[in-house]
Amino acid sequence: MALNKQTQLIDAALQLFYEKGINSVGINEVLKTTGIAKKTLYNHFKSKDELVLAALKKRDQQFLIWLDRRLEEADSKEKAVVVLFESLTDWFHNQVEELPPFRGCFFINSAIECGVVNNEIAAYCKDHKQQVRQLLSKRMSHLSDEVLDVICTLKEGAIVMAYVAEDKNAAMKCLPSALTLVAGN
Amino acid sequence: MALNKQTQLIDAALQLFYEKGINSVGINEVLKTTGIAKKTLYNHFKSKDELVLAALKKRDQQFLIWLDRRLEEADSKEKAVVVLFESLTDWFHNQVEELPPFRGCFFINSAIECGVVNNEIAAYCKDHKQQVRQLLSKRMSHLSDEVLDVICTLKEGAIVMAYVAEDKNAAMKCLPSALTLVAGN
DNA sequence: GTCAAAGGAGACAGACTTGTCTCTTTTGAT
DNA sequence: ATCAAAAGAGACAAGTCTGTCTCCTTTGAC
Repeated sequence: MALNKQTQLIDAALQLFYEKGINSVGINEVLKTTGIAKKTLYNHFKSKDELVLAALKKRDQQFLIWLDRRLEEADSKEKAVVVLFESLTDWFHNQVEELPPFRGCFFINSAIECGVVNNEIAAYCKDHKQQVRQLLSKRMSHLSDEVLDVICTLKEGAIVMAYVAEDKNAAMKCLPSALTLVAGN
Repeated sequence: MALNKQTQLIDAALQLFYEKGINSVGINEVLKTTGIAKKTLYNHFKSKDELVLAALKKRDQQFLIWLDRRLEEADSKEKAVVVLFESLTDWFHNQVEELPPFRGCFFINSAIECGVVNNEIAAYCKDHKQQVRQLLSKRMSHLSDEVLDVICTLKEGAIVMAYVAEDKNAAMKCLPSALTLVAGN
């Protein structure tokens, strides 16, 4: 039961924080949507920041599992690049069941919203990016570090373009160039 | 005198908002650093959001003028790409006098911090990205729209990598690939 | 010199925030 | 059945924020 409440809190926090931004969502809103009492929340989490970290962790797992599953079908680095940018496109267009409606990258958003004041959150966001890079590295074997860095940079850029510039096709626009780079390596 | 106060307010707001984030800086902090009274601020600006918009406008001009000056020396699209990513690298490493210490892109940050609740701010941030694209288009004539999009996406990605992932060399890592793409076009 | 406009200083209202605490009820293990 | 731990409900403290308002001083135009 205790774990159940904790899970409920994290789920609701992740959903609200991602949808509206961490600073726009108060503890009370999380409590209201879950129907859980404030005392229970502070029984499980020392502070709001700890709840934020738990939400980041949940999203971290959620995202990595989704991306890994998608990349499973790729049997070459070229195919992996295609799958990566097609997956991003599906995400931007809200065509991924496992992920809530696209509101940018939760880690970029959180780092910008909280990173200045909370170093632990900034570090976790940085770490997530590193983990995604590692996952891509695994699925794109024999790809040089240099090209992998560019692929990662294109991925981050596409997320920003999709969110800030509202260009949901940003990822697809990168695909031909990304393939050229991978092929030449 | 009136204009002078207004300029002081916008300058201080831009500096503080960019350094600490919009939501972390209250009106009172802007007033304290300038020594200007609250009544005077609300005489010039209807609300905090209007001051934010004024700060965005100032930064918009500041950034575009700086980038345009840097790109002046480029006499070909290949040279323009080199100058672009070298300029970004200088920016990331705080080697640009005209710009305050690097804290990411003020427009990405503001869109993420305020975009959900204030549509006007989100629109201005989107517009800034469009203006930078237009500037690059002017300085990289005869470059296809497709490759220009990729160059812009790399630029956004490099900013995010430099800020969130703390990789200040992100822009330089993109340069060889960017040149390959431009050359092949 | 006069007088209105602008500005300084800051109290204040009203609405938020996080986190603590009390009191009551439910639950689950023994 | 008992009894301690967990949870519900929410008051409350202490702080934050924006925006308004008052009172007083300075300044600049005529």
